[in-house]
Amino acid sequence: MKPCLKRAERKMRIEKAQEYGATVVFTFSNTVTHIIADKDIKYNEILEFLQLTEIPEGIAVTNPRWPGDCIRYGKLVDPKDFWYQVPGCPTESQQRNPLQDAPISEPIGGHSSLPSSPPSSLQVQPRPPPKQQPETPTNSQKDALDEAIEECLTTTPINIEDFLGSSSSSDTESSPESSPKRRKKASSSSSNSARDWQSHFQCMHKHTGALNPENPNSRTIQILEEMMQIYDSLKDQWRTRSYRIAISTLKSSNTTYISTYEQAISLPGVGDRLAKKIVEIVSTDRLQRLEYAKLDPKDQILKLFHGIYGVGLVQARKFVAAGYTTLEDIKKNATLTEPQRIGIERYSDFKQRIPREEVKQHGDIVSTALKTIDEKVQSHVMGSYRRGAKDCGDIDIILTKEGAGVEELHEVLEKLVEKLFDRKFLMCGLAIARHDDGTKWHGASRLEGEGKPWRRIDFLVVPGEEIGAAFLYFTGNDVFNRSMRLLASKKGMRLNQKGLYKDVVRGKNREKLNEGTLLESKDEKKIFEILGVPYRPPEHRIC
DNA sequence: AGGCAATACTG
DNA sequence: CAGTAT
DNA sequence: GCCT
Repeated sequence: MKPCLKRAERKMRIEKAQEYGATVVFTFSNTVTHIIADKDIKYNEILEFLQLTEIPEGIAVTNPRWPGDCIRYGKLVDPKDFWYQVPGCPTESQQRNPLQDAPISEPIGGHSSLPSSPPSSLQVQPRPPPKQQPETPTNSQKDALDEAIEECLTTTPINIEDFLGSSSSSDTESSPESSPKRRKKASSSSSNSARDWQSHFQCMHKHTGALNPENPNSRTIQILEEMMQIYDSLKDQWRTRSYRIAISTLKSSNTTYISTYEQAISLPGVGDRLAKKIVEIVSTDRLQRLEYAKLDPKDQILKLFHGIYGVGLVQARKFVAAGYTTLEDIKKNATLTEPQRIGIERYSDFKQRIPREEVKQHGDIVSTALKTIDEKVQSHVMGSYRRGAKDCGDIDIILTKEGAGVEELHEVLEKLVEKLFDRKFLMCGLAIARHDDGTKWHGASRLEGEGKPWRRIDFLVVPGEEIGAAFLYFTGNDVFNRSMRLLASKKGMRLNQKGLYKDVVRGKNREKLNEGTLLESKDEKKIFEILGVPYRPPEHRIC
């Protein structure tokens, strides 16, 4: 539609389409198979422009997201999916309108003509042609193009503005920042902001990890969790973090059904994109990105590879780029570190969950061996075991002794490891302290018997004085820990596995400039106290 | 635009 | 040091 | 992903 080449972005799109084998024509003929309309062009305008009364059978009319998705997913995605529909498109076979179940309360723009009813309500309002996209003057075309495609992909198809009666917003399909309605954050917190600014930290609230089917948002939560799973498996830690936070607030607001954009975006941790996703889930009962992500074979392989101990996102991507598709491929052809080699060898073992009872057995074996080395050294099983989990991903064991320092305990650790290897309990080491003051040992252990799976086991050396901080750290869960640490740093303190420190001087970006002075390290509860966090037993530290 | 926890081990 | 793990 |  209206292929004016002076818009660099559109030109790039056209070129990209051609690159992928499309034939682009500027005049309508019977060779046309798809009509791609700019985002803010309405169906009737297309008819007008083409001087047709209806689009012939078999010709797809889509918005620019469609070619973008095709490239993205490496196949021709269904142009009839509602994401790709042009506003005002005749809803032939009951094309669900994304917002029909989610009436927007009080549109901002003042107009209230929602396209929730059939297209008749969508009168063509002759609009000015799309505004010029202020092109970024820098960068090569390729970069700008990639950005444009990315934008197209990430811009949610439900253009709220269209539905709110955009007065004339200068929005184009790029620039997600142009979201006109910024949060009302500041206004809501005038009097009580000082008091509850810290209540946003997850460590302030009790969680048990139990899901609440009563929550009216359970379906939304379920889908968002799946999406988070995918980002997590792709090691996209920041997106994962955002999803986790958003899901968490959704869980806590278990009295209201969040169904509109306005409702959603007013929640802390829910921004423009997640709000749109929530609306999408509520109105369509699914999430398109999720469905494609589930299918994308590249992601599947990436997930497979990054599941290997010692293989992170970077390595996994390299393996995929190298064309490997199976663990066998990698084992044979790739250059691996020793831990990675073991990681592949024991891939299925390490993926298995460990029953709580077995964790205990491993702990007992360690504990028993320890007694023959030094009576006074204690071992404690930490991690999800301490949180009461029915099964665990690995086994975390703290070695400590009243009054002992790292060096003394490190010696004990070495003896212990040797002894346990002799007993055929330990099967391999994966990451072992280099120095005498090393504090951790990662490896694998196995119960008696050939068929038993190898288990990931970690030993952690903890001086007697630091036992409280260490307990806190190694009990987790990770989210809880990060939350506690973030809170500490916002209060001018620093929390790590050794203790809680004050007077930490931080430069810009919260960069740590000095160590600070120790406040507490031996008593777990006191650390909670000093931070002003209500104490929570391990089983309530699941965020 | 840049942070989002903080630290230890590998190669 | 970058990458990985906790 | 969101927030400052």
